[in-house]
Amino acid sequence: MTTSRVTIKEVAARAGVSKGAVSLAFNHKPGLSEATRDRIFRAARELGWAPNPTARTLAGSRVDVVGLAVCRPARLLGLEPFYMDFVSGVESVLIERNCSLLLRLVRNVEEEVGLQEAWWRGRQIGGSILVDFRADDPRVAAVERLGMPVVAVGHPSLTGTLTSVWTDDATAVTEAVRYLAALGHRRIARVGGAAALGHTAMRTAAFDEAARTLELAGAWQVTTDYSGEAGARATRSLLTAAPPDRPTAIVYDNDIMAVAGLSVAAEMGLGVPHDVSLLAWDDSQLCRLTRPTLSAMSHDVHGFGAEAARTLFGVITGEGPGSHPVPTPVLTPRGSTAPPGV
Amino acid sequence: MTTSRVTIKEVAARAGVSKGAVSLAFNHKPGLSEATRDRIFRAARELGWAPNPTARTLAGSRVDVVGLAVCRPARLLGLEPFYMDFVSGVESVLIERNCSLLLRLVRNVEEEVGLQEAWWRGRQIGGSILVDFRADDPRVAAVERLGMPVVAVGHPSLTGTLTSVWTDDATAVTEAVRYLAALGHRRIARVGGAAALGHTAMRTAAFDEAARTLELAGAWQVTTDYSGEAGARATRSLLTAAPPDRPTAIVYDNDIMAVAGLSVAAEMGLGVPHDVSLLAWDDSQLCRLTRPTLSAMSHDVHGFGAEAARTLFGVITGEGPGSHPVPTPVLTPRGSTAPPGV
DNA sequence: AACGTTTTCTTAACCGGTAAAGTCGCTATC
DNA sequence: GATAGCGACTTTACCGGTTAAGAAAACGTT
Repeated sequence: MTTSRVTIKEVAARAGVSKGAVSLAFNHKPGLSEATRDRIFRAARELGWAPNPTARTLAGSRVDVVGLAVCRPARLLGLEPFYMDFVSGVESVLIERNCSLLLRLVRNVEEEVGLQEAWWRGRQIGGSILVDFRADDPRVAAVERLGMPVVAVGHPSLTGTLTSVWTDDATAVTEAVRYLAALGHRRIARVGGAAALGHTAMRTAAFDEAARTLELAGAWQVTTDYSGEAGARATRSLLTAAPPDRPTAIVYDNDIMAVAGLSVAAEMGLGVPHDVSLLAWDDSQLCRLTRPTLSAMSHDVHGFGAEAARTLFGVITGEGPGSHPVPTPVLTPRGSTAPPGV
Repeated sequence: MTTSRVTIKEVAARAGVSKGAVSLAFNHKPGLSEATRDRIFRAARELGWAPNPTARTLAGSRVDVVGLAVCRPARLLGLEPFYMDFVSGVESVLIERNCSLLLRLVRNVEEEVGLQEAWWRGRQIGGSILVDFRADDPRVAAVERLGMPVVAVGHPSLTGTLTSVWTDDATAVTEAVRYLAALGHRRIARVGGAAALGHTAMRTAAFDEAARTLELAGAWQVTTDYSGEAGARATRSLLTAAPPDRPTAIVYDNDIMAVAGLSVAAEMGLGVPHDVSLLAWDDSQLCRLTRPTLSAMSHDVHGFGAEAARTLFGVITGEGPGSHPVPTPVLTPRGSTAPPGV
């Protein structure tokens, strides 16, 4: 037996008022005496009623759902600690506003554009969090055309006029390279993430720049799909060269690839950090669980997600466009980095 | 400029019919000639119209959103490969039915009960996927009372009359212990997951049973919170005993703790698998990225999620209650298990 | 030609709220 | 003492669909 659906009408009847009055009370609008307001709330409590969000949405008031479409092959997502952590940060602020997250995995940006449009026009969401920006991202124009509130997680140079939340990847990469150079490394490699992603390009550029500035003797960069397998492959190929042509330090674009790299070094009989230094990115728990522990560029991903959500609410409530940097990842030295061995 | 909202009325006007007719066409209901049907679809296509799900929901037809509330501390979720992988499996089947996933992190079961009830009564979702069952789970009664379609991810003994999707944890644990025993281990420990969870209890019982049946010389079990830190702590405490009182093999309830255990063994100067064998659970990519690689009880988590979603659709479309086992995790031997050293 | 059936479509009443406009009694004002 | 103003509600018209009941045209029957 289904619990009989209780509607605004019953509440109104029980409180002895019209449903309009109940609506006023529940939206904290003026025009009701304290006495009737109380009677209404009491009646609602007694009947266990709460306004139906679907009806509310249809009637044109606020929507309490925010969208998040993620575009990465499903199987890769599973391992990336980043997303779940990010999502949990988002959730932490949605919760306090009684909002929910509509999550969807998409295959490509075009599909995402269609989805966001459908969500918005169907009033399914009040706004959206956009992630994984690429150069000339079609979402920027689409979202502007729709006039839909969004927060873009990505560097302002990629997100156009959209309100953005971002980390300063360029500075972080530079710091990473400087640190390794300061330890004495002259031949440094970087195993990057997906080439199509805007922040990957920015990191790549920053790495090149830093390599030039510091006049490194060798600098290599490759891009991957973020998977452990790809990280292992890349590492293997970097480390097979004979010593003078081989990097003495490698920076990775996420944790998983760094862990994979660690394992490849071991498999090749190279000591970490003696023969090669390894530096991870993001810094999840994982970095503290390996032998040696992984030095990393640390990042409060959870806080990043929370900030994105907070900013989205700002946009929804009419705040003008803005750019919200979150703290730059900081270097956390652990056991996988040291001066190059002799 | 917002794209002008196009509604059913405009489509009807353009096709020269009433909105009722448009509705019939889009719901593939009888009562329309092929000719008008075509005219309607053409008009809709030309205007780029699709029925508004919110209005549809309110008018009492099906809801194309399914709910998933996850009850684990946010920060732990980030690392657990399990959830994201599971979610991506769920998504893979939602996508082909044009459905979305409403995701919510909750602090405890009571909060979840309230949430599911609100979702259901507010017609926010068409059904829900329930995870992390515990003994006498209050959700069973709540959901039955509501008459809400759900699929319970958990052993039938925990999920009452609800349709369930589950893996045979008891058999898997038994197989794990048997395997280690077959290798010659007589002192085996298990680092379990959260004690409150039903499947943890089942694994614990199965482990005890297996230890008795095989007449092991030593059997230890501890429960944790699934985090790497907890796994490290547990491992450390197990391995500090002097050799005769120390396990020669440890089974973990997830990957992360096994990785942590591997690192602790190294830190204590113990060789894996020579001094101690380690066996992980779930088997994400992670197990292939360590040195030595981790033997594990492998599990198609992505497929598990997909099966859960498929089953939920079955329930929504009126299939009676049922019990859907998915394949039992199978042993995948790698480098972390071997006969006990001398 | 009259009549019961179908087929094809239209009407109108919801679904559960919101919000603009209207009603009514009461006090303040000149 | 007529009028304006205000507070406290009620009415009513949507929002964008679905669906049961009604109506008009087409069709087969005798």
